[in-house]
Amino acid sequence: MNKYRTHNCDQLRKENNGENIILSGWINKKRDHGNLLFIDLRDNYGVTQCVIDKANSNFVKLEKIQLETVIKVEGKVIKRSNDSINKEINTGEIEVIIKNFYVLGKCKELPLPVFSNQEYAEEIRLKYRFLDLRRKKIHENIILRSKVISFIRNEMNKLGFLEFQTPILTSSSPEGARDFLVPSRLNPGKFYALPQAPQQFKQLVMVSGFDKYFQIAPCFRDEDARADRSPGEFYQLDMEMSFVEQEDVFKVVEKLFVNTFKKFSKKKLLFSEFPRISYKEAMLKYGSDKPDLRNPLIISDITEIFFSEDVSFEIFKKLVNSGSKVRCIVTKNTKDKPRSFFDNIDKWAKEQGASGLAYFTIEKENEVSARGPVGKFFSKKALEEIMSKTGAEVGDSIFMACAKNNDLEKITSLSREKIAKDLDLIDENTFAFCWIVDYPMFEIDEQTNKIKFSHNPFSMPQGEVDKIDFEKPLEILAYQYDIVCNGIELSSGAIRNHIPELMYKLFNIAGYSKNDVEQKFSGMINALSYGAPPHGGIAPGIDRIIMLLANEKNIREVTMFPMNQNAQDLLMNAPSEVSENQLKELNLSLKTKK
RNA sequence: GGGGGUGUAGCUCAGUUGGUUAGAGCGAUCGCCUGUCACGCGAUAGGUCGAGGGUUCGAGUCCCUUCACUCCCGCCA
Repeated sequence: MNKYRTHNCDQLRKENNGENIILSGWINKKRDHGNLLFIDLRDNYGVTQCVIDKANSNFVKLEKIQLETVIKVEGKVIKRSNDSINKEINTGEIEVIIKNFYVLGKCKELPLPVFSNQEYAEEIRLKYRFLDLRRKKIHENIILRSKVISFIRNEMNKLGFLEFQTPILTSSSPEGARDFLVPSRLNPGKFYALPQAPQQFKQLVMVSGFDKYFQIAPCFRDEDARADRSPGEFYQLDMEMSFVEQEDVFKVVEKLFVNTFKKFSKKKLLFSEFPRISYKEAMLKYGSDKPDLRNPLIISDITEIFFSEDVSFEIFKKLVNSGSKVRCIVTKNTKDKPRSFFDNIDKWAKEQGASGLAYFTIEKENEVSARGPVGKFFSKKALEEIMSKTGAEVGDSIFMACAKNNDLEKITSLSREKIAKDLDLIDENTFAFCWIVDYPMFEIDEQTNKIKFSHNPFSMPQGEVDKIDFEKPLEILAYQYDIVCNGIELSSGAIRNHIPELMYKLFNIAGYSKNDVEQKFSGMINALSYGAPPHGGIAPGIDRIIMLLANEKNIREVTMFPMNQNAQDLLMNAPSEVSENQLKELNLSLKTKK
């Protein structure tokens, strides 16, 4: 109720018939009949059809007006006749007869149409993001993002979490991704770093006795972009809790995610209590630590069978004898699939750099036999063994890959996705969450052959502290977990190691001296030495949660002002050069000038 | 840093084995049209075919170089 509007563009109904009203908004679309002109006026809330005819002296001016011009309309609401009702819009039972109008914001010829469902090149969309954001789908995505974040805040408050801000200008950390650096004017030659995550701060919050913390936290990592990864910055729902075990964290996150996903998506949740899968089991059954559990296919290890006389498949036997393993995927009831189905998958596997996928189909006339190019190499006994090991039945097919460790996991994981896609086994209308647990504390670095932390060095090792066998570091598991949805890793988390002596021991295994640790993590170690509570947490990625809820494949579709793949903001023209004077104040000089 | 894809009118795209003057839809401009809601009809303008080089009688099309965007690998404790 001000000089610009009495109602928004989604408010008027047939009950308003006869009222004199004022609307303001953008000209979404014009339909010019020569002596009668329709204007669809749009604002954030909706669209209202406005009409003017030639008798009105404003007609000629309105007829010439550019789309996306912002105007104010004074007019009268009238009920539409039954045959002209538009059921597509909320205001479709009325229209506004324009008496007067004022241009509030002129619009030049558009570089991209706003009223259109077409897809446009990213470059033009990012350069004119303010126009792009007026478009229906992305406008709704951004509103969804706001609502989800607000809902999450509210849920976290209800669960007793306190929201705190942590510093944006902090120190560079030796572990992790590349840092963004900010030069310090007052401390020449020294740099701040933007936080890759508020990891150390949230642990300090626990040591400070605040018990439950959360934050919608901006995180900055100087890493290359992907479709699901913005360059530079992203947001996490960062949380940490004191006096908790792993299951306590799981309960909070499960409750939050079930509530959020039920509220904001129509898709079904496959599990309301998310399955816990050990890292080891995930790598065997799915070939990945971020399995898509919508996919019913499971990988089995059948290496043993290739040592026996019952198999005469010499290529695989030779590889197995030199340390390779054989893993297989069973597809149910595929006996009638054409030869091309199998050959395409084999051909695809070769394109992925594997030696291909061997396959056969199990048949039975009088006794069990295998049909397919390599079927003849498997005796009845071998087939029965494979069937009992994998749960395969007559009519099913077996796809086999033979390779070593990482290569085998990679190809079986990709094959699992590829075969499921070809057989259309994935239900796009579900969310399948799971926890991946029991990550190993250490692993062998494949390049240096040395022991390194496999995940977060601050995670708590599993078991009684004084019973951990530090002589066998590769067997130590950590209270370290990931949450995965539909094959997308949403977050890592951990119960933290809050015992300095234990931390020194673990770092020592990874090749860091006590001195190294004290230097690199002085703040943390110092704090943990003054009475730290056991604590743990997690930090799910907000952007990826919104992607899942909005059913988008690209993170830029749920980000208001994203950068492009080269980490440039085409709208604001960042990064940009700075003046000599600015550099001088910061004690910086550039080596290369263009 | 490496690999793939794309680049033709303001926007979205077509353009055959290399062949005359490079097309369409939307948009823009102008004209016609009083019930549309992707309104309709007619006309006009709009192009260094990303850039540079090469092969050829002839290149949007083939080759080389390069740039931009995008997807992936590396990277992402």
